[in-house]
Amino acid sequence: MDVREETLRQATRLFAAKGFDGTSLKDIADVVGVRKPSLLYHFSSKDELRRSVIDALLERWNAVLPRLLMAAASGEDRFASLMRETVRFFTQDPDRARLLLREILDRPDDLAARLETHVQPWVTVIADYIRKGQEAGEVHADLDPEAYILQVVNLVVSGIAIGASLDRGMLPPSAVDEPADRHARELIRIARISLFTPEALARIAGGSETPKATSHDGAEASRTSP
Amino acid sequence: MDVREETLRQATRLFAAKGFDGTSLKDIADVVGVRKPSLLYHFSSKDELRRSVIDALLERWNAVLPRLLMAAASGEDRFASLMRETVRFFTQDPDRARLLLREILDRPDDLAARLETHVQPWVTVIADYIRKGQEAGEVHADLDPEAYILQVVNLVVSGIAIGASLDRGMLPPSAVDEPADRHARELIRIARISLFTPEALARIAGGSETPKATSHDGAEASRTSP
DNA sequence: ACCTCAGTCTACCGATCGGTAGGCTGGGCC
DNA sequence: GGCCCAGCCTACCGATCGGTAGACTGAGGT
Repeated sequence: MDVREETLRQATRLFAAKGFDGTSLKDIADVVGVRKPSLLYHFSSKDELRRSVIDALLERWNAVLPRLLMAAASGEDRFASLMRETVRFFTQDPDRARLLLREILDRPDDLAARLETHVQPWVTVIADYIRKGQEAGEVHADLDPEAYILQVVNLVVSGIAIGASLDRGMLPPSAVDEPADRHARELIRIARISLFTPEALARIAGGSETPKATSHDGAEASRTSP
Repeated sequence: MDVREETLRQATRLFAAKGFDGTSLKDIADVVGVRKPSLLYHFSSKDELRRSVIDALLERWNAVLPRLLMAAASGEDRFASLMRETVRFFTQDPDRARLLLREILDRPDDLAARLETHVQPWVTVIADYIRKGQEAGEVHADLDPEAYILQVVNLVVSGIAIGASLDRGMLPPSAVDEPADRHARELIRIARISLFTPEALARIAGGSETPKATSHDGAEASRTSP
């Protein structure tokens, strides 16, 4: 058995369930099936284990991105496909969502830095989406794209994290694709509501569904009325 | 100085910032300005302190409800005013939002029970809103109103909690009323998106803004287009 | 046959955890 | 004045924390 790999897996589970401070190295060692010092042979400290767990998660997340960014090269529905794939990724294993939600709460700055280095394409696309929207006058101008990244991550993971921890409710983790897709569409709407100026919002929600033919939109082009 | 009261206040701050497991009794005692055993004179254990902190928060929350439920006795915009006042309550002091978000993650069942007993009117209105919507065929029938309560709480607090912990972003905690009101309107939309069937949703978002003249709607009647 | 060394173990460290025992003190009551 | 007791204190408890030292083992290389 690959102890290092198994440790990462079990630590992910336990950190997600009980939090970093609520999980002792002994807890992890017990479920891995080794003694505590063996963990510290593979990871020099508990905090390095935490960083490794987070980084491993972010790497996996990052790994699913190039494929779809290639597929959706058209550029316009990048945002939509990114959101859909992201939701799917976190719904597949809700521990991922819980883990990130805890990190956002406990160490937001550390997480932001790690996102920047490990999931850089994702961060770039989101920030670009916001910036283009600002240029088009549709997104609140005072919104800092960089700072808003964590809010978008929060938006994605919080619903999944809680829904799964209830093990009932709106997002059953059993069947992934269908609910994940629906959830992603909801999130796209929500993201807009949070981002857009009241005027732009009124055009979308109040008037006709298609808001305006700016380059920046088209997020919903693939799937408009459910 | 009222040590008990000050302890509740500081424990709320620290639990919200660092979590229950990340906060020691000594941490709390230090900022309160007493020694550790003095805390245990007022609270028989650390866990009783936690329960007291949560209960105190829920009591305060509950205290703001009767006023507005009286005011919005018409019955139709109860849901909207409830959401608005709730958002305002949590935006006033984002530690409240962070604290509840942590409780949802760590002890969902315990929190659900406490909500049921300490914020019963709120829980009732939300559950009723969902039930009426189900009777009208607008809300997904397989949604368990009881189980969904925590998701609604999560929906409200997660955005506020993270936004505030970033101390920048979409919800600056400085000026409360205006952003809180806007946020509440967004939340009402989001709640609908999560709750409603695709058909009901299409009527609202795709077609005309006023969906259908059921008794259950009117949530947005007071404030439709921003 | 011998050496090396990755990997795991037992035994232990000081610090800190939540919690307890019991003493001191000062204001209110008789 | 004498008593009582709420409220805070110092001193201490065993358990557990993250982390270290050093012995053991077994597979691979020479």
